[in-house]
Amino acid sequence: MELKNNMSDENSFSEVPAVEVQPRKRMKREDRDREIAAAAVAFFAEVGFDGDTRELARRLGVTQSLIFRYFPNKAALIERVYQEVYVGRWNPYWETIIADRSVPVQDRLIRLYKDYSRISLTYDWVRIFMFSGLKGEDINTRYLKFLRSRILEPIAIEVRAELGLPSPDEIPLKMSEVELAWGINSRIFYLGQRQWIFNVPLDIDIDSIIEHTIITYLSGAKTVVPMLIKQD
Amino acid sequence: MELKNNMSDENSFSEVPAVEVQPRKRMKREDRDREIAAAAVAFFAEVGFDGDTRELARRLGVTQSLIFRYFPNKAALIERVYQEVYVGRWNPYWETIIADRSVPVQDRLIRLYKDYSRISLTYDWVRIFMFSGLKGEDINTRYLKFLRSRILEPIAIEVRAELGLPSPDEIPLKMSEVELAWGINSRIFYLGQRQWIFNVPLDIDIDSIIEHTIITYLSGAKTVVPMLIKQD
DNA sequence: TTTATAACTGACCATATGATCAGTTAAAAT
DNA sequence: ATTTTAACTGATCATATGGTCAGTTATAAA
Repeated sequence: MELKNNMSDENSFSEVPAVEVQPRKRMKREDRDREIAAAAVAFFAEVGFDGDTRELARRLGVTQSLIFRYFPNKAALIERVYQEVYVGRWNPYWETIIADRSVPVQDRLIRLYKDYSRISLTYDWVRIFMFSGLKGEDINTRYLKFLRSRILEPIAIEVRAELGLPSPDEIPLKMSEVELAWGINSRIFYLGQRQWIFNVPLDIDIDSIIEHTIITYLSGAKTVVPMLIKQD
Repeated sequence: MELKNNMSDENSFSEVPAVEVQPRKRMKREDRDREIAAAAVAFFAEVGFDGDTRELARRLGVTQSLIFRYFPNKAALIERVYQEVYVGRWNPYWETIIADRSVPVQDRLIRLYKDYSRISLTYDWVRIFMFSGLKGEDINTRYLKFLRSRILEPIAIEVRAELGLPSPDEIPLKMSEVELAWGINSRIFYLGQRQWIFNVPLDIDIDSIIEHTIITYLSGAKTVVPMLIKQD
């Protein structure tokens, strides 16, 4: 998975799309390409990948056939959407936050997840992640494997250190320690689903929930991890 | 939301559907009705609600037009699917487990969620829940409100008692205490998504994860809840 | 101002899909 | 064995949708 760090949180709350402010009729290939991709992200996030290309074109203020002059077929357009959202929005800085032992683990984790949630708790991100998963695309599997190796396993390692337990060199990481770290992500992700899919508003602000989640995780880890590494 | 307690875990792992074992050509209305409903659950869980009725009919070994003699339109069939899966599979016993103070809270919660997961971590349940949510149906919102009042708030109350803190009569439940309990459900639900949507296998068995989740939750609650109820 | 380039459109095709209904026939009632 | 009931089928309709292509025209180069 390639890493880029552009594309902030634009169009994360798209309703009815902006139809070209400038009355420029024709755009440079590259600009139009980006415009279609961005509109596709917002559109498919809203209605799913069965959304029809005519409607997408209408939102762009353009004919349907134009879309097929920029993308050979719908599948290619969808592939592009995945690139924009998951590859394009991954921030490698997250990986470095975790390992910075000059800062207490709790602070590191809170900072990491507050920042991560700014990306992964957007309307587009959450919904497209589910649509693609349900469709059986492998982007999700790949993303989660990547997440596991870049975020979750590092977290489990730092927790070992924090608790003064043997390093992974001495006792290899247990599956169950990583599973424990999944708990953080599952919690965060669920917030996104509640907001953007199930329409159940969050009662308190996300940053507070993240803080509680991290405290709960570390507090639990303190109890559970020593037990886990003694088992075979 | 009405409560029934029938329908165990049949068809929770449906692959290619069983096409009528008995060569009985015509069925009683009631039987055929149930058969179509069950097939619809399995079918829509697999392909989503855009799945076409001809394919569903084929899996039933029946013509497409027959389906429309049992359901006035596709929307009605989908509504039936929701009934089967969410209303039909709710077990009121879960609500009584929580309140039984003759058993330690930790044991109660573990027992509750082990049983709950037998229903809500099935292929059908998880996938249909997401498909309907993404479609914007209100069944999810309603279900989660129900869950909140019947499971999560009761849990928050029992935790208060366990920690020897003031009862909700004295200090009303904080949103954040309930949010903490959401953490359990989000964790469990995510397991289902990993298995049935994202195709990321669970590294350890579900019952162990549930135990760790509950221990982590209670351990965290011990730290966090006293802080929470002091805030306004 | 004219020419060349390429961004864009409109009409069209093939297929898929929800829904309808007149008619067929298995099975129960007589 | 005959009649009656209702479960079931097959053909058909209207519309929606991905995709194509010959032709139009805005825009920049000359």
